[in-house]
Formats: sequence, structure tokens, C-alpha cells
Amino acid sequence: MDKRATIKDVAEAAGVGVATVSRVLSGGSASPHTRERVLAVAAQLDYRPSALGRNLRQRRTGGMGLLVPDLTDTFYAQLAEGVLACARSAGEPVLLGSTGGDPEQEAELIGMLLEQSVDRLIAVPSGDEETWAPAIRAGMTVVFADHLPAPPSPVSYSGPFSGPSSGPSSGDDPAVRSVHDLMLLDGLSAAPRSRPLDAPSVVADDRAGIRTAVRYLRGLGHKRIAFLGGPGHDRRAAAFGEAVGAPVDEELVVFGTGSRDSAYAAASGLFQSRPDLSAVVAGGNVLGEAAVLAARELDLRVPRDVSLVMYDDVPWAELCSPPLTVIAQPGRDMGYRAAELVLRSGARKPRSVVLPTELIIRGSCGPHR
Amino acid sequence: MDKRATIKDVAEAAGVGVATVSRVLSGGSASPHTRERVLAVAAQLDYRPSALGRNLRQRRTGGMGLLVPDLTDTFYAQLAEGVLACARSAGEPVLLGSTGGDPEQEAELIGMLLEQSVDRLIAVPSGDEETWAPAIRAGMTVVFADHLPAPPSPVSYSGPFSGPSSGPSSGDDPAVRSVHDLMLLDGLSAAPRSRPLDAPSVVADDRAGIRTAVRYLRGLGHKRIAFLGGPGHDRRAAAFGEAVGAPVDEELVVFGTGSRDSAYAAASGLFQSRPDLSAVVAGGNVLGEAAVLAARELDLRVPRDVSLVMYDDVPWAELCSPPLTVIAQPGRDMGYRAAELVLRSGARKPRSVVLPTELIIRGSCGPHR
DNA sequence: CACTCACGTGGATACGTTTTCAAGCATCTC
DNA sequence: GAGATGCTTGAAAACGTATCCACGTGAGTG
Repeated sequence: MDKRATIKDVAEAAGVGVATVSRVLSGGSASPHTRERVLAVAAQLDYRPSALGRNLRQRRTGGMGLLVPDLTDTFYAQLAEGVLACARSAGEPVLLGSTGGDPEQEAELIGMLLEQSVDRLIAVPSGDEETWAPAIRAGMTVVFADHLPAPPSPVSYSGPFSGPSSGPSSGDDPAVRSVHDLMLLDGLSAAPRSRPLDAPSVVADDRAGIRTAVRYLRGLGHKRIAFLGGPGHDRRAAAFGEAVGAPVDEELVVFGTGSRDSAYAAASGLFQSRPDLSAVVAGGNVLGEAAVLAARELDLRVPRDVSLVMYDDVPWAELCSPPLTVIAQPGRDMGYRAAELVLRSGARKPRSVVLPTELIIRGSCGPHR
Repeated sequence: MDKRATIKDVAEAAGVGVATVSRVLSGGSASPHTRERVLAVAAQLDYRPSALGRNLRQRRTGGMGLLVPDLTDTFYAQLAEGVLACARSAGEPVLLGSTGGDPEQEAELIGMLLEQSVDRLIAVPSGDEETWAPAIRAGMTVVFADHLPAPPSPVSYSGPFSGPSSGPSSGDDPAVRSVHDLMLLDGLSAAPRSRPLDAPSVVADDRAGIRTAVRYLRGLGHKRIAFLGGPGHDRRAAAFGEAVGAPVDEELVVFGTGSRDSAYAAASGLFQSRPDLSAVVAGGNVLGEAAVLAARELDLRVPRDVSLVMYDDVPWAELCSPPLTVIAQPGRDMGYRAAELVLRSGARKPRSVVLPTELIIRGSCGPHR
């Protein structure tokens, strides 16, 4: 149980100063002779520089933070895997936090990262811009993934998940919002909002993805198409409204709050209140899951009675019967790209990266009857 | 963009020494008057102690490391959520690493954690005891979750995942091992192995879970039952061998290497080489997924042609048709308990926690025909 | 030859905290 | 009243590193 060697030990053993050792190991200049000698001694002593000393000296912790709403959501798991892959190849640590979709927990986790002096952060945001302003102001390099934080609004929605329970039960908060609000939210808003938080982001081309899906459903003859969304799906909902055209039936755009229970409740409520709908676009895989479950419970057959397109391609989409037609977005790539962005702190970097989506047609959509 | 206040600023502003500030904030003794004053000033300056200084002083990074094979495996995601929940309530950071099931990457990640001076680690191990001995020797408090590292063996198996690709394709490595080896491995081995690595662990009651499943299948009349396992499922395989009884058909115990491709290949190979089997126990959700896919591809109907029980209850198990009968293990609890264990470093702690499993009967098992 | 310049080098410092140590002071005990 | 005892307190010493700066040496230039 011997203590680890420090830079001082190496310096003494090599007969040089600590500064020289530090330089050699940090890639600074040194004479070939000295360099060789130092490296040999370092290897001999199995010296590994302590991140502690370095961090304190540079007043910043290396690596990056990663904040996602819920790892149980396969898409976020894919995204996290991408981030981890990039971080691993860069030899950088990743501090992970799961917000549960709750802005309050998110703020807490940001505070913790600040305390750790982590100044690089990848986030799938749950809170709005107000939640994120402090982090940016504190000098953090933040890259948003999947979507940007919503602009602050007095009637802020986006509550926390109701809990980790998974079985579908009749929730109480279908939380219907009109697509009109959403389009206002997305476009030029009436309220003079603060300058829109300049942080780079890596997102999927929601607009194109949704549009393709809606067109596909239209091509199958569907007229009454519903959108089932969750937290962070504002852009998708807006794109949906845009794709279906002007006379948007507001009842056909429904939101859950992020938990599986809430998603199930929203889906179930949608099917029950609008038996006339013939197709549903689910804004994420948790909502797609809920839609399948709710449809089955209500004896609606897919795709005979109702067609379903789900955002996110996940392994189990193929397991459903019929296999689910999905809008695939490259979750892993998204994470990897976000990590690359947050690491290339110095260079001029793109404001925003938009990744392509792909409609993968399986068996959950049929012609309108 | 003002710099954060340091303990020195607080001390000066409060007219006391830095030691006093440190004591007050760390819960040490101080006169009520001083305490109040310091706290007021600290709040006033929005002072938050820097983890950097503390870490260096105590020569250890707070928080804990978490190493899992693959977040895309829903079970590990659940486990991670449990760890994160506990860590969050303790205000401790979590450094996450994904090993991809590769002992080499695992060793690299351990090295990185060592460099970060993280001395608490929760791991779902991929490497064997040899991989883990250095970490333990280095003074890390390691808690294993889900299963223990395998004892070192010359014919070590457990290769890395083949990659992040997800679609099933015909792999090349069904990697069949005999159950005889496994039982030897689990019981008293012939080779004199080094003392078995005393680290606490949190695992599910694999033996009971598997036994219950096998008995259930037996009760339905099944005679030829196969086990489809993956890395880390040695205990389950051994329990399977034990449950089916002495004359174990070695061809009926098959292993994949962890990737979805390999799992699919193993499942497909199993079904093709042994058309006489009537039931399969999948050792994990990725293998269950593969079994469903492979069965479908080979036109085997579940449960008409083959019955299936899957280890792990995951949300999408209910989405399959028929819904999958599963052996549920409390993934989230497992993570939470492991985190509790690794945090209670001082107290006398249990060597090992065993969590109960539950057979949840849905629709993927039918009577033998 | 004198001067400059470039470069390799090591001493010293600072990063922000916890912890040790001794000093100061009030109270208690004999 | 003198000594002992307890409590509060602040100065100082680490912890391991990166970096500033000054020094010395050798080569190049006038």
C-alpha cells in the first residue's frame, strides 16, 4: 500500500526540476536528452499525474458534464453512449446527471457541476432559458443536445416526472396545449423575451422528420392525424402543426409530462376523446410505447384502426407487432458530435449542428379506411 | 463575469480566519455568534466551496465512479438511474463510464478513475478478477452490481462488443460453452485460484429466479429447455444447469458476447441447431430481444412453437406480442443500494446484498405440444 | 570581441481548501 | 488566588500541479 509517486519524486529521481517534468509531460519544449530521461524515470516509477493538482492549478475540472432527463428513455441512453464514446477516446471523464425532466433538479445538478468546477456541459435541457442563464453566465461552455431550452414563459409547463413507476395507470394530467400556442412559441413571440441564449446545439432535423412522416400518412389517405408529445417536443409539435396545414384541430395535439404514466394517460385520453382520428405521430419513444399500450387497452388495432409513427428508432421498435414505423434520428451520433463540440472549446465552432432523420417504414401504418 | 468568491473572501468579509469559515461550513464547532455571522456573509457573497481545493487537500475526489457495459441495455440504464438517484440525494457527483463489455476498455476506465483520484466505484464488471485486483489494491472501495467478476481463467472468454450497430445480421461467433464448464467455474474449481477478491456486491437472486422460471416451464410440460446467456450470466447459466438437473444437454446452453449482433447470432444458431427445443430462458433483455427476433425470422411462433422467459423486466416487454413473461429483478433498487453501500464507507457493511426476483407471467409461454 | 537572441532549465508562486497546533480567554476547582 | 480545564480562534502548513520569471549557456550577428 505505497502512495502514488508525485511529480516531485520524478523530478528528484531524474535529477531535474519539477517544472521540467511538467513541461515534458505536457508536451512543452525540452532537450531530447532531458525528455528521454524524464520519460524513462516516469515510466519506471509508474508516475501518473494527479488530476487533483492539475485541476486546482488550472481552476477547472477536466472532462464534461452530461445532463439528460432519463436514462431509461432509450434515446437518451443512445445519446449518452455517444458522449461516452467520444469522451473515452479523448481520455476525459464524464460526470453524469439525470434530471428526471424536472427543472429544479436540473438547476441543482448544474449547481453541483459548478461546485466541481466543471466548465463543459452537454445537456438535454428540461428547464427554460432562465434555468440556463446562470450556467452560461458562470462561463460554462454548454452544448445543448436534442433540443434547446424553451424561452421563459409565465405559464411555464414542463413539470417533473411523476416518478419511476412504470406500469400504465390512469393519470390525471393529459395536459392539453393548443398547437396555436406552440407555433407562437416557436415563431416570433409577442412577449419581448431576453436575447435568446447563444449556445451551440446538436439537434435532429425535426421539421423534415415530422414533415416526411405527415406526408407519408397523408399519402396513405389519413386526414385526422394527431400528435402526441412530451417535454422538449415543442419544435416537433410546431413542425407538426406546420405540416398538417392551417386548420389545425387543437384537440389533436396532446402532451404528456415525461413520465410513462403521464404519457399513457395522454395517449389514452387522446384515443378516447377523439375516436375519429386515424393516425398518430408520437414525439418520442416513450410516447410511442404509451400509444401502443393505450391502443391495445382500448382494443384499437394497429395499423388497422389507427396508424402510428414514432419518433426515435429503438431496438424494440422492431419487436412490436406490427413492427413500428419510425422517424429515426442518430442518437449516438448526436451525443458524439455534442461531445466533440464541447471539447473543441477554442476553435471557431458552428452555432448549431443539424442531423438528418430518416423515415423507416415498418408495419405500423396502413391505409385509411 | 466576476470570479467566484473564495473562502478567503468570506473570512475577510466576516472578519474571521479562514479556518473558522471552514469549520462553520463543515459542521465543526464555533460560537453561535461567529457561526451566524459567517453563514450570513457566505450567503451574502453567494459563496460555494470549491470542490477542487477540498479534493486536493483530502487527496481524494468525492463522489463515485460507475462502470457499466452498455447503457443501451435497459437493465443497466435502470441500474444507473438508481445510482444517480442515490448520488443526487447525497449531493455527490457520479463519473460514468461505459465499457462496451470489453475488459480492456474497463481497465482503461479504471485507470482514468484512478488518475482522477476517485476512490469509490460501482461496477458491473466485464473483466475478471485479475482486471479488478489493481483497483482494489489501489485502495478503491469497489461495490459490484449485478454480478461479480469472473475468476481468472487461462481460456478467458468475454470479448468486446462488436460495435454499436443494432440491426440483426448474421454474426460469426455463437460461442458455445458447455454448462459443465460453467458449473465447474461456479463451484469448486480445479485450478488453485487466488483468494476470491473481497468486495461487497449487490446482486439479484439469480438462482431462485432461474429456478422459478425453469419450474414454471417444466410445469407447462417442457422438457427441452435452452439457456441463452451473455457476458456476466455465468451464475444464471450455472443455476440453469442446476435447475434442469443432472443430464444437461450442453448444446442447449449458448452464449453471445454482449453485442446485439452476437446475441442474435447465438439465438438464431440455437434455434436452427436444435429444432427440438420447446422453451428458451434468455439471461438478459438483450438476449430476449434477440430470441424474439430470431424466432420471428425462422417462423417460429411464440409461444405456440417455442416458449420464452426473459431475465429483466423492461417497459417494452409488455409491448411485444405476445407480451413477454419475465423474471423481474429490481434494477433501480440494485443501483440505489450499491450507491448506498459505496457511500457508507466507514460503517461495518454487509459483504453482499441479494435482491429478490419475481416471475411475471405474461403471454410468451404456453404448454408443450 | 561585444552584443543580442533563442532556448533549456529550475526556483518560486499560486490555485482553494482542510487540518494541525498553539495561543487566548473564560470558567471551574482546590 | 493559582492552577487546571474547556472552548473558540487564527496562523500556517500541506496537498500536486502548471506557469511565470530569471538565469545561464550557446550560437549568431554587427
